[in-house]
Amino acid sequence: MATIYEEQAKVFKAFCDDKRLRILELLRGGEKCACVLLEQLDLGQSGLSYHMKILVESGVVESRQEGKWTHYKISEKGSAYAADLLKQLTTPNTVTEENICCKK
Amino acid sequence: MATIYEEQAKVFKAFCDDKRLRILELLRGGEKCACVLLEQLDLGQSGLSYHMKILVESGVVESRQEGKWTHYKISEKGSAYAADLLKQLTTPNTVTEENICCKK
DNA sequence: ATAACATATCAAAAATATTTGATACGAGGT
DNA sequence: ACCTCGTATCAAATATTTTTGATATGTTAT
Repeated sequence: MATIYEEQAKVFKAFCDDKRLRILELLRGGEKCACVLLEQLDLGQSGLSYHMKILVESGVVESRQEGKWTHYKISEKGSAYAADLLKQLTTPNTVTEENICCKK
Repeated sequence: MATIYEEQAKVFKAFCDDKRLRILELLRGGEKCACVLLEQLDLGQSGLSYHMKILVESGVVESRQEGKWTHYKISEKGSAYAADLLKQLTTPNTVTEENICCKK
């Protein structure tokens, strides 16, 4: 069972690796099939598949099967969710009160 | 030398680990000193220090020394930067044109 | 100056993530 | 049915990250 923290961390796995950021950059140019990504990246076929799986599992990328080809694109919904989550995670939580510590 | 992708990935390292998300949650309640974090978390002293370093290097958290204590808080500026960056990384890049591939 | 304390750093061990090559699976064409 | 192609999955090798315990550094109190 995954904690809520592990679930949330999964979303940001998409962004914490340079190879995946490079893939996202390519996808910013529009939907791409795996074969196109493969020729633009310094990655083997199974390596690409590995990273694409992480991206899809983060929700930030969605995939679409078309015959034997798999097409990937950035998910608007998933990206919006990631953006919201990031904001949430860094916004002061007014419910928890400030606690003082370490008096001199 | 770090690539631009590695630089950007560093920002999101803050969010892709469950321990660090837990720390951020505590910091949402306001600035905290390391000793307070230590008693709330399932981490040893050097382990906490390790994670705090990654958080500070991401820019999302800032630290302040006060005598022998170190206080940490979420950086508004750093958080805003991370949010902007995330948005950028997932927004269609209109300059790059769509490329067709894999005709049946 | 010495002692006590908070935190940072280091190095080794352990855990996890990534890469690589081989193989499996599903779709289309013959 | 059989072959080929694109992609996914698996297992082993490798690399990176995280944890842990020991030690170093800097600050305060005596």
